[in-house]
Amino acid sequence: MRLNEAFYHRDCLQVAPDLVGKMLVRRLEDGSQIRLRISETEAYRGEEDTACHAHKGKTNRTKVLYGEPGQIYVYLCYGIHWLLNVVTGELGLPQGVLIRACTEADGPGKLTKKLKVDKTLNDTSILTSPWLWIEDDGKHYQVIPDTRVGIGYASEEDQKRLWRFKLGGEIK
DNA sequence: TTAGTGATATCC
DNA sequence: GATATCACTAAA
Repeated sequence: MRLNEAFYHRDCLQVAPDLVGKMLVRRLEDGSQIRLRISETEAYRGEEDTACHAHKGKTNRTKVLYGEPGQIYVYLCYGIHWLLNVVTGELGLPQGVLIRACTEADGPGKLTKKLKVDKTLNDTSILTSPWLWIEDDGKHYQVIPDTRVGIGYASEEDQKRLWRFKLGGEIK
């Protein structure tokens, strides 16, 4: 079942671990579908989080994060890789969850390459998009918290936060 | 370990 | 206008 507005309309620290183990579904223009189980996410939480893109305030790039929960935020990193995020929390609060990996692709850049995600999906809704959405298939998994990576520019205390979430074993 | 790559932010 | 930066990857 496709995740609804209420799922994303919560704090990113609740949404991020909940997304681990869910099915990311991508529909291509030729009609084929790709279904991948999410195995790693990271939470980025507001202007007070120095690792979050929005911590310096609203810009043309980060304005999507301030928008409605369920919006897709895609941006280019290091000139090569598209990174896929979903906006969470209250309208007006810059929060998001980075989809870092799935069981078939172990890196945020590899994931978007496999799914053919690019900026054409930026600022579209994962709730209503015919091209990309997330489903709950009813299975439950252990979630293992860890520190975020690749954010050396953030403050020391923000780097220590356990805001990365990895897939553990299935809970039956 | 390091080169590659280009949009964005920041500084003239 | 220019340049420094960056939530990464693949090759060596």
